[in-house]
Amino acid sequence: MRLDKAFFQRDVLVVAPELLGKILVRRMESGELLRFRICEVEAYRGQEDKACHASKGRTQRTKVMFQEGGFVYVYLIYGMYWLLNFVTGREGEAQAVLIRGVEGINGPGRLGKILNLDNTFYGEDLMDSNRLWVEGDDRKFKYTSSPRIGITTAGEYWKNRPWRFVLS
DNA sequence: GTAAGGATTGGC
DNA sequence: CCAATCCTTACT
Repeated sequence: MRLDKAFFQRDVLVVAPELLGKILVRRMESGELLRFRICEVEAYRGQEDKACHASKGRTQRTKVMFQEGGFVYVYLIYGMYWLLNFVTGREGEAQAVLIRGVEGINGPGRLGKILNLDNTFYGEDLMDSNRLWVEGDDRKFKYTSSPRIGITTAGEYWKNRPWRFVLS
């Protein structure tokens, strides 16, 4: 069943690991349904997290992260790849989970390409969307934690937070 | 207006 | 190692 609003409105450090094992569903324009088991995610936690885009404050790009959990945050990185994130937490907390990998596809850039993401997904509501949502149950999966990938200018403290979660 | 750089990837 | 490629942010 589709994950509900309450699932996403908890702290990102709770939501991120619980997303592991859940099923990402994308209905393509052709009508084809793509289903992927989420196996790698990263947590970005509010304005204080220097590695989080929201650390720069509420801007045109980051404003959706300040909404309550359950919305999609996508952005173009290096002019080539659309990265998929889910907003979490309560309104004003500015948290998001980066979907870094799913079963059969490694890397957030490649995932965005396969899902055919673009700017029109910015702010998509995961509860209402007929083209992108997440399904799952209450099963718990084992996982490991490690520092986030590609954090270069956030400083040692934020670079070292073990907020990357990978299915064991 | 303009410049710097990025939560990446794949090719050399 | 490094280019691709373009949007976002900040402003020597």
